[in-house]
Amino acid sequence: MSNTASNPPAPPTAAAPARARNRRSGTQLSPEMIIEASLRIAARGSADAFTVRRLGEELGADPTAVYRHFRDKDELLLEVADRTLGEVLDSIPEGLVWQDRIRALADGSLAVALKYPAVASAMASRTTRRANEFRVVELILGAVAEAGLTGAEAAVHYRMVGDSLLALVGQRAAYLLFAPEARAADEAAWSREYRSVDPEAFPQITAVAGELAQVTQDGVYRVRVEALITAIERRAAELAVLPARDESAQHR
Amino acid sequence: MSNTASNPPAPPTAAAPARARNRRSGTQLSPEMIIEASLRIAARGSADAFTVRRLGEELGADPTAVYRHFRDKDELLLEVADRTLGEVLDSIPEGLVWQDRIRALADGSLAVALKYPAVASAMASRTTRRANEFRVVELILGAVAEAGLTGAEAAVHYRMVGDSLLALVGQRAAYLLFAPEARAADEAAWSREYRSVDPEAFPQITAVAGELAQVTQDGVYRVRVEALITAIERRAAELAVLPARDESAQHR
DNA sequence: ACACCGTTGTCAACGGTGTTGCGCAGATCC
DNA sequence: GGATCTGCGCAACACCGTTGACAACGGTGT
Repeated sequence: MSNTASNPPAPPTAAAPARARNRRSGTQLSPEMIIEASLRIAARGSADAFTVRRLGEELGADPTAVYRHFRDKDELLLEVADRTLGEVLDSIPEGLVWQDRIRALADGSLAVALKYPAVASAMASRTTRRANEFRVVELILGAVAEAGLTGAEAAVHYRMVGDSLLALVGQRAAYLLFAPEARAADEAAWSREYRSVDPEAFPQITAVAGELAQVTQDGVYRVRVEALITAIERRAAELAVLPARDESAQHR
Repeated sequence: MSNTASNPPAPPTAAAPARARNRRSGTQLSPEMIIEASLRIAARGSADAFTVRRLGEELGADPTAVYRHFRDKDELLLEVADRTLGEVLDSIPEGLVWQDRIRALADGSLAVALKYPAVASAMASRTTRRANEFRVVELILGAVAEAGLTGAEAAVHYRMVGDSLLALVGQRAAYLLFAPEARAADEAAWSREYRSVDPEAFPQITAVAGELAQVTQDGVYRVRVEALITAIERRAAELAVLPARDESAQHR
């Protein structure tokens, strides 16, 4: 319990206008500075970039000073992630039809995730429960509502979109972090092994081995995003046909 | 430090099936034993269960002995993950139509992921490139082929299914690992915050706050799996209408 | 039969991680 | 001007994956 309710007299978050100054060496931190330093080192891309010690280095302060402003590293991570979510939201233009709003959200999320891979990969299975997250929820819910889903259908489809996008960009970020140099070798190995597989045991793989090797990350990304949109469209169409009794059709 | 190497004559931990070999104390490891011990501790569910030191404890041997059989922890993890993939494949019955084969794969993957959450969450953005992985690829490719997709379309849709399922079960596993006791409190907090949000700024959230709180993990899971199937069906239908020139329709 | 040698468990240790308690410098308050 | 409070540096802790040196065991060549 420190970060937000910390300094009653001083401006808590603003750019610390000139005075504010150093105490002993030249540091004097603030949550703002720490978050920005975190983003800076997360943007460096290296997998182990985001450590407390490296953060202290970037701040020119002792690493443990961070703990005067955030309870632990996880709380800092959540705050940083919420900041990046803001970046995503600001990149989404107004006036798009709901499908394009989902696409814009996906594109923006991917761009930001590839910009701060360490953050995105750590958040792939998390939820921040902070300000910008609610804006994203509102955005997705607005899209599914415009598509024609309401009530429980809207709720569960929001979760489908939110969770899927989080996982999608998390995977991309993790891949970017993984094996700085081994990645190219990895891709090559894949296509080699696909081609050298036993045709008797694996006829399907043999049949499309060439195409498998040529699939791109962006191609998969696009198909996965379109799948989310398609699923919403289809469910909305189903419910439009049978207007009453939306309790009924439940697959499986 | 002493606990494990204390009893030279007595069998340390495992059932020690009479023959059992000892060299000096009573151990003598094998890759098989190590993998099984890994699965045992991964099944315990705790997030930090799968460490080399705990593995040594489970084996009744020095932790570093593992390195005589696996290059590093990652290689062991891959081997263990491939083993669990085998469990999934064995749970899929024969003679299902392609949609049900996808569903069976998803259900089996989820069940195994929740059984060994530490493994599943670590593999959410990985690929094993081992025997059972090829069997899964073959299975998914068979399904999309039966759906009517061929060539590059089959390849990219395989990746959609494979990557999405991996991410999906990885998220569920990570959630299971997360915050053993804080999870219930987390859910409660969510529904509370949804209901107490500003209705002006977040009308969509306000409208479905009640339903949002009632969404279940299994509900989301089902919708996400059905979305994959729907996407394949729709793409196959599109291509059936315009048989030639499958280069054309590319969204966005 | 015996010396050799590769295999493999043990031990100590290294460098890395997140985190905590202690002490003190500087700013703030009365 | 003294008391108090805030926040940083420092040392240290527990844990992590991993490595190198050593020793005991098993099999093998002569």
